[in-house]
Amino acid sequence: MKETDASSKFALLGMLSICPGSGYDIKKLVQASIGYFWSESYGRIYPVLKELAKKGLIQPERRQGNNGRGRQSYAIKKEGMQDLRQWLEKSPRVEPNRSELLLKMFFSRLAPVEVTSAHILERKAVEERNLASYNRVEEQHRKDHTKNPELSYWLATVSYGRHRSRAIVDWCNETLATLSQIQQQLKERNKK
Amino acid sequence: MKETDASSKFALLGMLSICPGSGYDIKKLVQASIGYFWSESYGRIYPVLKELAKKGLIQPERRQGNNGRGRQSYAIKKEGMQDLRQWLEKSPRVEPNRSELLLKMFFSRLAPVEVTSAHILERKAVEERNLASYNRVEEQHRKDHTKNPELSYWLATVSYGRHRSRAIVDWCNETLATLSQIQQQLKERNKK
DNA sequence: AAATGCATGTAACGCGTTACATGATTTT
DNA sequence: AAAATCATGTAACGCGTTACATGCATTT
Repeated sequence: MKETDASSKFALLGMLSICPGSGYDIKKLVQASIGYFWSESYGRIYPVLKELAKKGLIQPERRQGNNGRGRQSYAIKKEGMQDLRQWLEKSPRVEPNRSELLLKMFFSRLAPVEVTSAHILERKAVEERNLASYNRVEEQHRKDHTKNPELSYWLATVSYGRHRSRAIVDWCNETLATLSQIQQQLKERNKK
Repeated sequence: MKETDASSKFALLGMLSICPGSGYDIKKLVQASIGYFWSESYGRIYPVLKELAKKGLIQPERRQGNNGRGRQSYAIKKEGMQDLRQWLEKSPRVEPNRSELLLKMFFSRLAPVEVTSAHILERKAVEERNLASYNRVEEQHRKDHTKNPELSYWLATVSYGRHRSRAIVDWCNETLATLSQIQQQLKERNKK
């Protein structure tokens, strides 16, 4: 492991700033709370936690928890909080959004129309499932944290997800219409 | 280089399926035509092109072009077209959309409100610039290719960009409003 | 006792970026 | 001739995923 200053580090620090926990806990928390725009894998979590501990940003704590289960837990330290705050000040990078769906779309003249439609239908289904899940996430957030502005920020991220998924679904519908037009044209051309 | 079956390979094949060219040409073409949802770096382009040639998917051609400039050019072969078509049939993977902006947003209770607003304003500006550029891209596409369904597919990808950027700008506005409310509340709390 | 699942971790690998190096061509 | 920029490439590195390994706890 090299000196990491990537966002994984701060995702972990941030989660620990909400509540202490183990790598396993963090993984679940990430998935449940920000899973629609972030992910962390064990392969990163554990090494980064170790490094953060070595740097004195978080405090490892042997935990012989409630039921005797679970083991290595961490709590964030003042130094970690400071690091996190500093990171928050810096402009977030604009991530290049590579979309394989769009790439295929761009070359779709080489594929049967039905195949392209199928891909879009699939994606539409995914985003509709996402839309449904945002309601659950929002409920959970409202339960977990009633205090402002904490909650406001969380709800804003959920709203982002909704805007995003809604936009994609709209595009899917629009594009499905276009595709059926194309298919219509091909049929008529074949008749002649 | 190991056996790659990643999308870079197919992005290159796809571009060569439109017109033959060098690595440099491809880089520019990618940027101009699908730059808003895809990117390729020289560090990938050149090795992958070599590998594709070795596999017999594309044909290397010494080019002593119009003006004596440019060197190693490639043209796609039947085998390459076949590979490309096969790839098009497969369901595109749903890419995890990691957003650093959203991550910061989620932890923003730890930062001054003005900083968060600034980040959002920046992103908003970026997306508004993107929105403007889609018009230019669309114009270019209409000029380059009038034949259907080629053009339809290309315009569909542009439309995706618009939906996406529009959604983000909307969210930015909404969130900026939320933030100024939060700031208002903080001010009033300080008065007391 | 065996099987399943929980929790923690490691190793290896591929992708993609960044930074650097180099020649060839055009511009000044 | 010098400077700039075009064009091609390589090397190194970091990030993140995947697959694997391992023990402990719980269930059957």
